[in-house]
Amino acid sequence: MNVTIKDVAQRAHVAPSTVSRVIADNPRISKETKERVFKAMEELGYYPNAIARSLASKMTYTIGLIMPRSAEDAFSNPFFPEVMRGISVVAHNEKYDLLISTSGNEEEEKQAVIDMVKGRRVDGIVLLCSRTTDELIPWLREEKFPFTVIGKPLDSKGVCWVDNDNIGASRLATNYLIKHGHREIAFISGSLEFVVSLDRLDGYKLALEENNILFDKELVAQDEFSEDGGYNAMMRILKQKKPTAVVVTDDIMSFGVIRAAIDYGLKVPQDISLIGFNNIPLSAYANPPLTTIDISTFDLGVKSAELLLKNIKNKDFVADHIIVPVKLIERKSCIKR
Amino acid sequence: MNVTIKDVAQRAHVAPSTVSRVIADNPRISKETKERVFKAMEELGYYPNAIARSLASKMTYTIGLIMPRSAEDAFSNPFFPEVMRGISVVAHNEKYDLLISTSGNEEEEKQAVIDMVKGRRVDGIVLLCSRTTDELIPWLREEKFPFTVIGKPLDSKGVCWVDNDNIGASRLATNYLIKHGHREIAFISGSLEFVVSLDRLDGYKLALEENNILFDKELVAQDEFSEDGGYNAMMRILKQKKPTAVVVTDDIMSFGVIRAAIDYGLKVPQDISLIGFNNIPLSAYANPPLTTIDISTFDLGVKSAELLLKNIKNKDFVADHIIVPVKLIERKSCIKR
DNA sequence: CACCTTAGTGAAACCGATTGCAGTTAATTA
DNA sequence: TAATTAACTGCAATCGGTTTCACTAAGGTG
Repeated sequence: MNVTIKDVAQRAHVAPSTVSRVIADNPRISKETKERVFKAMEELGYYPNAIARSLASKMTYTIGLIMPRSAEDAFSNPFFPEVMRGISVVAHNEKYDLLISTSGNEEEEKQAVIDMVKGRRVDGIVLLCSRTTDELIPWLREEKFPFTVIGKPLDSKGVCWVDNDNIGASRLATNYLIKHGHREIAFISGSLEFVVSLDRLDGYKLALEENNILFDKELVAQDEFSEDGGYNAMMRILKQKKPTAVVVTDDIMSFGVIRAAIDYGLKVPQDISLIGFNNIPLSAYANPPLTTIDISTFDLGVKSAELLLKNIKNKDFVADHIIVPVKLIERKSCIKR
Repeated sequence: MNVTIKDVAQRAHVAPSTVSRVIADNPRISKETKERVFKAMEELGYYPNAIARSLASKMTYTIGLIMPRSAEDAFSNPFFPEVMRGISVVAHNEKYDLLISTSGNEEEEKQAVIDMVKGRRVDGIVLLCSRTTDELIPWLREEKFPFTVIGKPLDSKGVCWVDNDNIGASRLATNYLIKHGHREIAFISGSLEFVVSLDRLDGYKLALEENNILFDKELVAQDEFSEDGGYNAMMRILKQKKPTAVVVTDDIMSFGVIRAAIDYGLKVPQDISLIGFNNIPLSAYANPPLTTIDISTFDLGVKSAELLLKNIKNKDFVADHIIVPVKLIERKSCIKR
């Protein structure tokens, strides 16, 4: 059996409660007693049982991470590791751990969250990416459980979220292409069940409007957030239209778009210009190097974690949100025409 | 206050222990009682408290993940997300969660493990990547705590590990270059404090020997597992030698190596051929597309998790190891000369 | 000198489950 | 009919801590 607080108490000739107070560095314990207890802990090789601790104190010092869909997909897009990186840096600074519950589908995802919340396994949750159909957000709000979401939810009342200005970012990207003389501009994004896709589509439309370009739905396609998704979307567009440029809301998809263009006999950027989103590490090494919108993925993670921790520590913290700035990174995938 | 097992018991007119047995689906409870209890649970919206549960049962149903160094670095190399993906798929199937404790340095890393083990927060641990100086492995073995490590440890006695045949893989890569007519072959790897670097260096030497090529230490360099690391290592080599090919034990480093070559006025693959390791998703989209050794990263994760779970379930499971096969992926970064 | 603080510590309830053992009832066996 | 057995269920201890409240002794106050 492991050494418990009682063993320490016995050896230090104090009560278990005193040992507990020593661990918590309670100022009401005298220096001498503390020393005696520490000595006993040392000698016995005592280490507090975190589980017992959280049962009594109702604090777990871990935050739950909910990935979209199957983690299987999530981990293959560098976006998610990057935001996790941000989260974990903050968590680590504040001595929090990360609990990741991976789920296969939406039903399981919901179950995972309920498990974490009702099972009292975490002190708070960050949801990566919000769907328009998300039932989780209302539920968590109802439960009054601390959580933040990355990606502005459709109904953002009373919830903490962090996101970019997606409309603005997409408008920025589209305008960049327009300023380069393009007017036949395609738009490829992930499924419209994600709020982010919706917003970026809006930004795209906005830019067109500002420049008196008619919106043409044949220039728009959605598909999965993957290389193949980008490929398929681009192919569908090319079968009906001949754009001179394309906005792709995910760098990984961009790789597929490039491949589709090549398969179609088009050269990038000579025949078709392309601007991506996310600025994943390797977009710089693509062929051609990708011009892309850097959405500060890392900061998205950092801010969401910071917001969450504020929320956890401050019971009656008001709902708040943070907009993380974007930046256009010029490389070689766009030309003037 | 939340609804507990006692509330359910009261409502169903049974003892808490009976409720507990119903949850565990104990066959000694009659069908009628079970139904009555289920009904009470339903009506009260009962949900078991996982923390209390693990305190009593000494099972947490979570496995701990130890990343090398700071997670900050780890997440930026696609290798780690990919193995996590493998781990999480297995974990999910077996209804286990993942606890990630991120650490800044070796000292913190050790502390994190102690926290998990002594704090009884996890049922087992998988260590990503083993260092030659790793104190963790002997410690865990000493504690008789279930764990597996990805990457064969220097002293593998009594530990479960999964890895590729790194010597063989590196030999394969080097021989491939030799068969293409290269004899001045450089070798770039991560720090030699990692066993994997050591092994791959051995494989490289082995291939040279088999082909009567003299080993030249000026053709060998180590650096960080990053793009910059690759760049710097390559630059150091180019300052003293003119290899016609290079083995790089990490695709991310390869990108840096390519950049260094270009900065040096060399064309890849015309002037210098290059073979990488890992076959990260984007190596196919590099310029030129990377010929690389696919080490089945995903499977590394899967197998390590499977092995760990076996270990957890089977108290007296013998130490075992699994070798995951590698495959050479031919693309465009090598030419015959 | 009686009374009130204050500092330091202990006793015991509690967090929310699990589980070994005992007890009750009904059915089966001798 | 008495004894044994099987099928359920409950009691209470336990897991390893935290925290409220009470208590003691020493020092301060009027």
